[in-house]
Amino acid sequence: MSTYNVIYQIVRQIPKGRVATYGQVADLANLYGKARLVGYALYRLDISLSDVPWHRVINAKGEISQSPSRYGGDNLQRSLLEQEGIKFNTEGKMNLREYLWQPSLNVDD
DNA sequence: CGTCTGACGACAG
DNA sequence: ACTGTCGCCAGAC
Repeated sequence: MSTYNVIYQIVRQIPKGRVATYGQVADLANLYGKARLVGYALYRLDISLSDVPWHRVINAKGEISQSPSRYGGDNLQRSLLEQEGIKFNTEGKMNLREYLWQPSLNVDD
């Protein structure tokens, strides 16, 4: 199991309508303090082919992380989240206390 | 094997 | 609130 696959498995567990931060995913993947790896993993991910809900991963500030090389998908992530009922304020941020995923404590799922 | 490139986050000033 | 610094590491070349 590669490091990235571990990350993808965590992301797959994020339920619809909730979000997780990069740092949170890293933590759950047993990669405490390595939030960047999560970003790298999602960057490598082929959005159109995967079943990973990549759009539910946001940064610790509650906003969508932008990337120049992202295939025009800056709006896409926001659209997908809005379709799941998540609202953004005028600064493009969301209320983390309302939407942040609170993972179940059982190791397996 | 060396170098470069990225969706982050914590912290200092 | 904003800017820079540092630690983190897999894959392409």
